[in-house]
Amino acid sequence: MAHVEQIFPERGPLTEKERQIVEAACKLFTEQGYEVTSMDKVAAEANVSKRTVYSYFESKEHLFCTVMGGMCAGFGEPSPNDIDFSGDLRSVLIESARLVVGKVTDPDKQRLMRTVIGEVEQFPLIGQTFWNEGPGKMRNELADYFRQMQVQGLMKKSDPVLSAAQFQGLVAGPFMIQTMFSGSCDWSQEQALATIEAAVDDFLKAHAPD
Amino acid sequence: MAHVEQIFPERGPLTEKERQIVEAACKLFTEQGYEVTSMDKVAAEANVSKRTVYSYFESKEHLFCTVMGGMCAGFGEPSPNDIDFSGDLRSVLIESARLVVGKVTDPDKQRLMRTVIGEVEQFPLIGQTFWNEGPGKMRNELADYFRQMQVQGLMKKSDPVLSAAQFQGLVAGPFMIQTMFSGSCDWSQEQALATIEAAVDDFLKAHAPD
DNA sequence: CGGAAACTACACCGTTCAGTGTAGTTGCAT
DNA sequence: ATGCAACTACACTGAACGGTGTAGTTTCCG
Repeated sequence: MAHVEQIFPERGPLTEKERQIVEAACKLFTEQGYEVTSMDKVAAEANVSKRTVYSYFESKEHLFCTVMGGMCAGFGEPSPNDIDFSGDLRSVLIESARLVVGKVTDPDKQRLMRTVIGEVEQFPLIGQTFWNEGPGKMRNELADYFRQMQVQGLMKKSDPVLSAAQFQGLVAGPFMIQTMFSGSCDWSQEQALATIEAAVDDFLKAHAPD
Repeated sequence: MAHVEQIFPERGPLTEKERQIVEAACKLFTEQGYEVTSMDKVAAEANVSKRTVYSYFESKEHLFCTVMGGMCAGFGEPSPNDIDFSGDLRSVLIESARLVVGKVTDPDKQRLMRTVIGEVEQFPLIGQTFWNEGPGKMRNELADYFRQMQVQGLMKKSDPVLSAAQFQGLVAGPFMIQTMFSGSCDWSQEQALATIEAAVDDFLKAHAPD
């Protein structure tokens, strides 16, 4: 939300007005969902006339898809690509886990996820985009990494995609399952980070080479 | 959806009309969410006049809360209480995991979860109910069980609630994260069940007593 | 049969909303 | 200064929706 323009690189540099609209739409759509957010509210929140909104986006649906698509793509950042994969297995896993937990415990990203999930039935493409750019991408990259580790004999043989999925579940699940439903989580950021090491060590123990 | 009356035990035996309304509301609310579902649609789907709907439920909000509350309570069934906890650790875990995966891969329950998550911001109580009657309840029951196992020296010492949360994440996460966003999951029911044993064995290896 | 309760059909009210039409204003480039 | 494009303010349309009012019909029980 803070860095709208870098979320929409394909649109080139945004007009000031355009930026205001996108920013307002991000805020309202993630806070209230598609239906409850009206175009008048967007215009008001953006300090812009409704006509201007419609001069940049031809319909509410277009605005929603554009904005959500951009945020979904932005959800992947920072991605595992930005992780230093050259370290030893354990520190790579810790770093990956921190990335995941950081996202899952971020209230803004939680709101984004809730809106995406709630609108999946009406806007399946947005859900797909989110998955592809976010958790799905990371799952694939982790799986690639695990495959290498297995070849090098640093992890026991197993389906690397399944292992990656389980790693994600093990690390994110405890927080995500709860926060998605009960609004906010009991666990503080510090507690969350503290549990990461336990999770990583459990994972390592289970996947140690024979 | 198929067994509406056993989901609303507190309302006593339902009128035929009432059953039709509740059934229609369950279907539409889970398929389309709160806003998109209109009271006219509910009445039509229930083959009942709109006036009759309002003679049983005083407002759309009441109907939604009643129906969703009932379904959330129903989500907990069958609960871990129905599990045979007398078996050995591994078979208890397998049975629990089957329970979890069965729910997470059920399209009807997926739709319910999506609606609950999507409406959490507007109806926090429903989210709370879902958590308390569903995953939260199971987490507590698993934690109690793990506590016992630790006392008996069958599992290594650790925070039992965290372990329960990780077990849930490890087992449900791989499917849930994907299906929530991308609509349906690549994994077949058989694949899902096959992965359960791997997950349980990983968990057991990580939590083996020292 | 008779009468009350449940139910229907349908018109109706007030509001909200997506989207348009328009006349007028601002700001900027030549 | 002139002209043009972006922008605003605001009224407006047509449709949908939540909810109500009412007159008439069905159902069922004594």
